[in-house]
Amino acid sequence: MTALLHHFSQYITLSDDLSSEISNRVKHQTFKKGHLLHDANKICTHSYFIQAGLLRLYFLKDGKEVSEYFCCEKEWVNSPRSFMQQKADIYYIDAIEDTTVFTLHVQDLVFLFNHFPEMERYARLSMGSMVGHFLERITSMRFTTAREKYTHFCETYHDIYHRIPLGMIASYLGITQETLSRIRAGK
Amino acid sequence: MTALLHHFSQYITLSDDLSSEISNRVKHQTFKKGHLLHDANKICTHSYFIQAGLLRLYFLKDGKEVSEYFCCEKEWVNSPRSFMQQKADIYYIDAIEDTTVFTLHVQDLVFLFNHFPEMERYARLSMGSMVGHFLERITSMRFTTAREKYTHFCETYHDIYHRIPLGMIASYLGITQETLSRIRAGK
DNA sequence: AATAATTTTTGATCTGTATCAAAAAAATCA
DNA sequence: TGATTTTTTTGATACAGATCAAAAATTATT
Repeated sequence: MTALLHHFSQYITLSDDLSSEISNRVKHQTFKKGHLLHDANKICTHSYFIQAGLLRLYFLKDGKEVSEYFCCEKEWVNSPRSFMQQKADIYYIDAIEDTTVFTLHVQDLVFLFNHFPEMERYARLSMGSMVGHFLERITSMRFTTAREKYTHFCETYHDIYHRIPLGMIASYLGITQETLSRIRAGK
Repeated sequence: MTALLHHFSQYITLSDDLSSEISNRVKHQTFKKGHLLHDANKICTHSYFIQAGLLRLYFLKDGKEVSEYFCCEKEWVNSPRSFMQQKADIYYIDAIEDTTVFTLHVQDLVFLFNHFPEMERYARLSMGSMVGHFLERITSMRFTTAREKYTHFCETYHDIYHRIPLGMIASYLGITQETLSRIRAGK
């Protein structure tokens, strides 16, 4: 719990009231490696704050999994468009490692938004850094070689890139696993 | 002005008080085609809501302009990371067409955030749709041919793709102008 | 521990797109 | 309106990375 409250406090000042509302509405859960937390084509009703472990957002293209991104400790995970707009979307969420999370239901989040304006601010600010990350990623995807993409990936995902299977990294980068394998081999 | 207030009202309920605060703090401006609204390596202090015209965000890579994205009527434009975090960044903003905007200074926006919680909500929601767009773009950038990228571009930028020079579209898509020219020619 | 399943590596070939070069077309300017 | 600049098109060639195929290594299962 401390980790979650500490996370909020990096963006806003947490009143005791808000702290306890958050604590009371959040649920602690554990998922085994390989577990599917969210299914495509369904409405995402929960958001997960990772305490320990590693989750992945992916979708299917021509029957093959394409990793959209990876989330680790101290990050929220959900199917963004599905969770925000409460509509179906293409993303699956699964666990790359055994993972423990704090789970928040969308209705509880709505309650928090409606009763605590600082929660709106928190969401605005954290969404802002999400936009920043996406921008950087889009920039680094164009006019770069496969090797440059991989190097950039290792830099930005510095603490977790070695915990992610090669094939998942390759699809995240938009290159084939064969190519990534050769890059790693230094060919 | 109506256009701007109408825009806000699509996300939040505008009180008379908030409406007039917005109106009083916003400044109407016109820029000629080719005008540089914002410079790289400087702090972005203004956000522009386009009334008519077309603006572009771009950066330099190896001395060449790479278009990050295009913004048209009824959209806010700024250098996102620079404006949000008030630090220097790589983006330039220029006008592809003669453009009229409503200009808001970052300090006025901060005032609005501090006095009107619904502005925080507005920012959260509009940032959310920004995240959605970026996600879709990242998806459509991987494992697609140059032709598919262009087709997707024309679909999402349906009303403006014909107003943007070919070379700018090519760099936006991460392909060369020669390739895009051949695609258009149907080769 | 042995077997099965999955993931990664290696090899050979093919192809889409980049690159380099220059002509044609369009836009801008005096 | 003609001259100059910029943008787009066309052509020839080269190469990074995809694809297809299969072996090797790793991981999971009984």
